[in-house]
Amino acid sequence: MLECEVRLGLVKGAMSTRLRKRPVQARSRKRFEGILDAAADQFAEHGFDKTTMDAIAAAAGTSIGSVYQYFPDKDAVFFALAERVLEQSRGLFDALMPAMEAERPPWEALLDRMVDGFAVINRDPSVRAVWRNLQLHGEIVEADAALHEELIVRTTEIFGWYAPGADAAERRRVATMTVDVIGAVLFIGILRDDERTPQMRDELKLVIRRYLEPWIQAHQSK
Amino acid sequence: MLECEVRLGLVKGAMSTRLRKRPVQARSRKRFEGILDAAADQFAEHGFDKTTMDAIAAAAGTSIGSVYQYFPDKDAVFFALAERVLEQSRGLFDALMPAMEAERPPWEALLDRMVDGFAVINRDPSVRAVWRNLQLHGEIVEADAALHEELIVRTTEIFGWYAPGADAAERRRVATMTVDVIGAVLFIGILRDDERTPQMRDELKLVIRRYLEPWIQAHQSK
Amino acid sequence: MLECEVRLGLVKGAMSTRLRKRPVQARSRKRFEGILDAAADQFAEHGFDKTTMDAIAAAAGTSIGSVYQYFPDKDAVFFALAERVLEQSRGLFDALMPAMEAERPPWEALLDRMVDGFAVINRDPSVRAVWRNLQLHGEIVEADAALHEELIVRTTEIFGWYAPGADAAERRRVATMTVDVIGAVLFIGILRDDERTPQMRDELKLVIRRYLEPWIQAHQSK
Amino acid sequence: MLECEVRLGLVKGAMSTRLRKRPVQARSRKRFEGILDAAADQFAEHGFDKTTMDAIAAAAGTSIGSVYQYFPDKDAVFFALAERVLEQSRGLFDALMPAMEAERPPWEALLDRMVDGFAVINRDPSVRAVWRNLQLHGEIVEADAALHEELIVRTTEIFGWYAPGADAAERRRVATMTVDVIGAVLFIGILRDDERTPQMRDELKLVIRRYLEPWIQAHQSK
DNA sequence: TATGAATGAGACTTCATTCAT
DNA sequence: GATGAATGAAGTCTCATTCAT
Repeated sequence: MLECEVRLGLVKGAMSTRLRKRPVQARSRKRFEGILDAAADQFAEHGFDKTTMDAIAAAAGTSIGSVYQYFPDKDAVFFALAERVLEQSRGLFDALMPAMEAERPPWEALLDRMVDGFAVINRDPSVRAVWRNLQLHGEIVEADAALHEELIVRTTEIFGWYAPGADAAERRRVATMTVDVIGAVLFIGILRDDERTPQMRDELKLVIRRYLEPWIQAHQSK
Repeated sequence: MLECEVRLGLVKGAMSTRLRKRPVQARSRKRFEGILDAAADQFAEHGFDKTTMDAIAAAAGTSIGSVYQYFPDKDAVFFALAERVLEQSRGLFDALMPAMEAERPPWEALLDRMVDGFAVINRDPSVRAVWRNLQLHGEIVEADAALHEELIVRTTEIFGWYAPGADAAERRRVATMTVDVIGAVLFIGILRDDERTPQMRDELKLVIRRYLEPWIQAHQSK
Repeated sequence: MLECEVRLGLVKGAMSTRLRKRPVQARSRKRFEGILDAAADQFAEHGFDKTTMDAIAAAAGTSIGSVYQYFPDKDAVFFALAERVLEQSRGLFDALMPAMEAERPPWEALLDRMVDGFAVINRDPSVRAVWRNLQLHGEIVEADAALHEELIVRTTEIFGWYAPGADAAERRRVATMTVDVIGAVLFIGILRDDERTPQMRDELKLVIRRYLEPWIQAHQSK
Repeated sequence: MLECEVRLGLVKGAMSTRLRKRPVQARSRKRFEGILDAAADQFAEHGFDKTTMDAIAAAAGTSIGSVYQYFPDKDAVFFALAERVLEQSRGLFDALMPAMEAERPPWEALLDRMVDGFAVINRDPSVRAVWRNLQLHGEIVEADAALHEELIVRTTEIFGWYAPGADAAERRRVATMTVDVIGAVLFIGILRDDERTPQMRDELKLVIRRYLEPWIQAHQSK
């Protein structure tokens, strides 16, 4: 896990370097975020390549020159957006998951929370914008992979509380599948603008419960 | 299901119209397919927008003029590719799934086959090319949605054989979740170029089995 | 001198690499030269940076796209122009200067020819265009330095015929000064669009004669 | 010569008008000169067009806004620099050349001084900056031509002291060639960043002496 | 029918200049 | 007066598409 953080740090650093300047004053911070929001809308709707810098500037209610004051090029806009999204996702996960075994809720509740949390975050236009254009940007794919790994590691750790009898490799395998099923099904929902997704959320929770229940039962004691 | 076919037909028609001419002679058929294969490679690797018509022609070993002999514009190349892919997917599903209740295998075997089938098709570069660039093309998203719907309908029908006691709405809900979980997890694998996917395939089968087992048990008789 | 040729070869090679494609057919050769001529006019009149690619294309009676068919970027246009000019200059010098001692004319006649030759070449708009914008392009400055060196070496060699008694270092020093005086005075004429230059040409010949006469007298026999 | 001054005056006036305000206080005078020095470095190194106003401000250790306090636009910076350089050159020539026949040194010494003087001034970055970017600015070319004319007139006058027997036209012709040879050879040195120039200076003096000697001999008495 | 040169609209990006703080 | 963020005109370059050979 330490290794993950280091890797994440590196990637994050790489992305931040792509900014011409980081806004500090409230005023410029606001403009910066405004550009990012505008870009998110455009990327989500038209895709990265079809979105023009002029369109971003116009949507942000500013001038093309101002966009370039913060971002050295178009990629940098997407990188910054991705950085924000990834940070949010990480933050959400941190908020949802208990940090110590002491606080642990029933495992069913925890996983329901996880599903709900991912579902919520997926409604954010920035998230849609990033996920829909991810594969075009190698570095962000890496950052995403790092986050993915981090989620798996955290989940593996948490599963240790509920299934202490399972060995590490097995815990990791089950955690990976859990994270992937939840992530993938909700992600597909994004791509499809799937309005049924909310109604399917309970069914997804059911899938996860049925998958985990016998395994947790079998390994709940050491 | 009739309705689906109609919708598919329409969409399919729309796509086919996009061809300048449909190759009939063996020679020209071959060239046509060659262009499509070359385009698939380029789209999969660089994405739709970053792929140039010149690159497609060069990769196909032909000239830009010849590409335009078959395709009126760049979108048409992708549409034709998507059409081919969607047709293949449909064909695969048809080949895997029994058409009549008489032939039905044990449900576990059937679902394993479904997972394996999807996994196989996902390795085709054309499939990767299409899925990775899908969201940029509204019409194809529609065609994909139609195929998705078709798969759900067929699966719903098949689940009727194994769980005749469940009502239609419930069967559809379970079928949708089944198709989505399988499709989504494998699709994520494509996006991530995930080499772990093969090893995770058994785990995915397990997820599906545990999800369906109690339900099929509960409704296996009318 | 061998070393010089090698150096020249390298530099020349480097410049040629800057072309996207080298025209071979008569038709495209003509277009290529037309672009170069148009560029020469623009560069000579407005300078390299103030000349736009659109202006070059327009002046050449072609489209911006066609210019980019031959030249990957604006620098490449100037490089090609410089290559042509340098080649011409070298060719002129070769044509003017006897290759073997056997043919040698009186030294005064030879130097008059050199002055006249340089004066003629300096009237070519391409030459003006290149000289006036030279310092902006490091690589061409190098190529020019190589040509300069070549001229000095050749002149040093020729001076050996007329002043065999002088040692090599002295011959080189005198040759350098001769080449520099002729080159510099005529070059200044270019920069100043100096119409008086033609009338000053005889005076320049006189400068050179008076400079060389006593030296050749002193060393004309071994 | 009167005419020259008038022309120079006009041109000088034109250039001065280009300043937004002429600095008077010591503090602001210093800032003004600092900007000019910084601009000289940038122009000399990157050329006029490739030098940005931001780079000038940064190199001068001030802000872009402050630069515009003194100069209405980028050209004005170059004009002011050129004005300073031309004024310095004129001043140097004045300092080197005797004003009255009474003080005249031997002609050889005078011309040596002239060569050395030009060589010294050419090492100033401001001078390099101006000469290397001269041809881009019509008005300054005019100012330079005026200075050139002034040098010729002064030299013609001085040659009258040493060759009183020559008629005016001839004196002017010889003076022009002398000024041009010295100026041109040293100027070429600037363009080429020619480190050999110092060593060639004596040879240049020799060229001039041999050119002038027979002529002065022939006309030294009326 | 095959080829690939020609075209030009349009995207990205820079930078001179202005102006609010 | 000093600062530097904001603006947008204008330049470079790409690439989908056409068309002459």
